[in-house]
Amino acid sequence: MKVSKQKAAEHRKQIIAAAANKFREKGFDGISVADLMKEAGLTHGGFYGHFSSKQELMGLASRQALRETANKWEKVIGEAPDKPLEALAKSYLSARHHSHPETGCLFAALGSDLARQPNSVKEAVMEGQLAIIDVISRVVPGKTKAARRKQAVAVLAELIGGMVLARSVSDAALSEEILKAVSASVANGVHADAS
Amino acid sequence: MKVSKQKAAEHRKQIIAAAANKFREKGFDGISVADLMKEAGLTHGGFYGHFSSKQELMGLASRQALRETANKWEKVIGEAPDKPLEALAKSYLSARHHSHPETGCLFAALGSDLARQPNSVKEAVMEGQLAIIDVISRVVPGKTKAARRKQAVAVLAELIGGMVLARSVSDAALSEEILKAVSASVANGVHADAS
DNA sequence: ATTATCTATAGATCTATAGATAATGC
DNA sequence: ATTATCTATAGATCTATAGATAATGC
Repeated sequence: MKVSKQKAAEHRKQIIAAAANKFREKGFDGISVADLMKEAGLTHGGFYGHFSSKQELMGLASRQALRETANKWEKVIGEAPDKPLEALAKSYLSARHHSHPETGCLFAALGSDLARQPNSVKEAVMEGQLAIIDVISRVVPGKTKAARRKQAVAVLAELIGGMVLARSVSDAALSEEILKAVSASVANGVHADAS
Repeated sequence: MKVSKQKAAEHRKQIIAAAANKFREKGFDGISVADLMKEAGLTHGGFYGHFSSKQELMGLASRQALRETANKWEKVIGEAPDKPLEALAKSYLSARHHSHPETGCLFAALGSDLARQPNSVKEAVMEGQLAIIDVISRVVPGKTKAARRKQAVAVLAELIGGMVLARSVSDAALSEEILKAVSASVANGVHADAS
């Protein structure tokens, strides 16, 4: 039953990948270690050879999810150099993202749960959050680096809040209205004169 | 052990009040029915005389929490008639709200969990969400009612996302930076020319 | 007689661990 | 010999229910 070191390292990555998806889909408490291992094609007991606890995996999966998001955003921005913020808002606040939390933004999928996690998880989240703010900072207006960073934080907040609001109601028309309103605000509402 | 009808109605309210607080503090999955009943000064088994399930209470507690928030916002806005948005942002993005999710905004405390709830809960949330959007609509600029409503949705999103971001990191300086940046953006960044 | 609440528990979880197994890698 | 994985389970939950109890309210 033993596998090679290389295979074991792949298994570890598979578990983290499965967790990054299933945590975003079902919540940290919505999927058990046993079911996560099943998703990764392994059995329950093997988990603790790879990680010391479920919480350790929560931190690693969160880091992984945020890295994917930062990469995706760089790509979206890079493909629309003339109107990057509009492209980002359109992509983030799309119907596709709305209905696919499992591959989407960690903050929209698990944001309010993160507040209740131990520092080990929050530190991984902070690293990813800073990287994402950096990405946005490059495409918002602003004279100084500090001003652009402030704008980037505000844009990120608006995007996340918009998706949280849209996902928290069962009325599809209202969800769509929210996504459109926030998208228009992000695309139009950012201006260089903010203090 | 039986109590009067009046006392029983009070008990019901106490359970909902305890739930509205403890759910926001610990998450829907973070507190058990037994512990909620203990908070309300009652025993576990009595719960099912008041509610058919924990999920039913989740909907009622969410409605209750959102009503409190709508009332609080009306008050904050009413006390600062010359700069209502600035007052709202300052109150919402305060250190006090940051460290007291249990009495604060449901969306910041449980927003990402709401997406995974059944329609019974989401419908209660929608009602509260619309009421809150109405409150903000009265103080944002905009020529038409529709334009003001769009602005209100964007402001609400920005506030919620700002608090989620601030609460998801363990570094106090970063949290403070986020709250200030979003607060400035809400106070300065709303303008009447949004489509 | 009715019913709000209590005690006790069934049944179904879930995390983490212990010990067995079998393939790797020195 | 080492170790990645497996099976099995301990121990601690949690939701919901059953049946007893005792005060209300017709």
